[in-house]
Amino acid sequence: MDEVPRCFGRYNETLEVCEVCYALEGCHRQRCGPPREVEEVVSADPVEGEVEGERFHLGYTLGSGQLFRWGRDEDGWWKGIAYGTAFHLRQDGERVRFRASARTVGTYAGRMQVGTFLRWYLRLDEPPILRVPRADRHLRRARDRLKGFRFARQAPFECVISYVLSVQEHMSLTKRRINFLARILGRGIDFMGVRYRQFPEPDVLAGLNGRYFRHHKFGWRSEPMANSARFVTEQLEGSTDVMAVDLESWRAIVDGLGELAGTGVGLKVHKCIALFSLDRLDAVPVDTWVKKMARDWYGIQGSDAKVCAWAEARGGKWAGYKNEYLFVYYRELNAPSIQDRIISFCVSDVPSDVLPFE
DNA sequence: TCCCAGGACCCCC
DNA sequence: GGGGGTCATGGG
Repeated sequence: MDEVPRCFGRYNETLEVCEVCYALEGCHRQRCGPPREVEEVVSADPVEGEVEGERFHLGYTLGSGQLFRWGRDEDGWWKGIAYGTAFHLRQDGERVRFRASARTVGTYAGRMQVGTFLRWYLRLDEPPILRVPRADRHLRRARDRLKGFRFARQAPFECVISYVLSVQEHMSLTKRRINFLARILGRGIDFMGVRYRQFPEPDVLAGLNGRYFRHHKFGWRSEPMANSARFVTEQLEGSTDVMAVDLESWRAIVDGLGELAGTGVGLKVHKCIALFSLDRLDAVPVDTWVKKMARDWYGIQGSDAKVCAWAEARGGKWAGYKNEYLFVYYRELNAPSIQDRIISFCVSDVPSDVLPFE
């Protein structure tokens, strides 16, 4: 008896899906052509240099939980990929040494030389300036313990998808899911002996439906993620160049996601995207940790919206930083795993649980 | 076995 | 408007 092929159409072994109808096993169509080439890999020689990082802490910034595609390797270097460029970073006093896979990096704010990009991406020249009342002992202590932390400027689309995936999920598992998306849909960069993967473009991710991600055990985040990718793709109107969309346009797109049901962008995810990728440093995401912290340390209880409004009104222009200090410090005192206790993690030599090229 | 994770969404009062 | 239930996966 002849073996029945599981797909008569354009079945892609890497994607594990028919690219025409998104059937997972067999689409039984015969008019499809050969598989699309997904193995687009470029190899890059490292560009080396360093930038000044005065009153800056690389570990707190990359390991605090805001970013999902960075990790500290066994050799002590922080390795990650941002705006389609692979990096190795290491702090040496007030200098940050870098190795990069490109000389220039394209962003929504234009194309930059790699050193300029790192200053912008890590806000090296933008330390927060906070006034903390003497009576607020928790915030004072948290701020003093996290000196040098900065909010990075994440790429907006990657940030949207990352935080839709983060809903009620451990950070380590969210990292693995994001790596999965990059592995099957992102372009490869061979950099210093390791294959990194760029985060997929919106239209590429939007090509797969919720059922596909259910199949790959993304759970209840499957349909919202697919819906968000589709919405962003529609808003971009076929524009595949990330530099063609400026910050104001991204803000409008994300506001649209927040107003639309089924995108997975509710109050908390919207605040995360605003804070981590849209330059809204006054935004306060309220998650389970922040809720416990607000209850234990400030006696504030109630709905997420209530806690959020309380923290934002209280924190003013720098509410995002104030909340992040408290979030990280509260987890430092309460989280069971050293991977979640970022202060302890940074002084240890333990490698990150998930690295961006896995 | 149970509880929890950087919640969103819908129903119900 | 807010309080509760439900959604689905993996780790401790």
